[in-house]
Amino acid sequence: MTTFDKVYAAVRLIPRGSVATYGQIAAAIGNKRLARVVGYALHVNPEPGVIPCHRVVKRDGEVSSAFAFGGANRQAELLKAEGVGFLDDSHVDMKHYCVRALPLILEE
DNA sequence: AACCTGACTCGCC
DNA sequence: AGGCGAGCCAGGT
Repeated sequence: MTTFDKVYAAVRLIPRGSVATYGQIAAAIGNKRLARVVGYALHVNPEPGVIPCHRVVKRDGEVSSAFAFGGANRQAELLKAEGVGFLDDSHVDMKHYCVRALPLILEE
């Protein structure tokens, strides 16, 4: 199991209607410093329909401007469709919709 | 094969 | 309190 695979596994665990930060994904993998790698992993291999990349946001709750699977605006729409509240067009209401606890990926 | 960079985050000044 | 640098992994040049 590569680091990227762990990232994908963690992202898939994000409950519908909630979002997680790159840091939380990284923490779920075992190293919160991997936040950067998390973003890169999704960037290079965002398996369409399998990995809900749209549920991954920055620690502020702001969606990444580099979102490229349909536009950052598209990401906001998908989240809203799942019931995720927004503070504004690009900021998710973290204190209410950010996943509380993400399972730790123990795979290697 | 080594170096640079990239959807980030945290710590120190 | 805000800005800058370091750390992590993988892929491309």
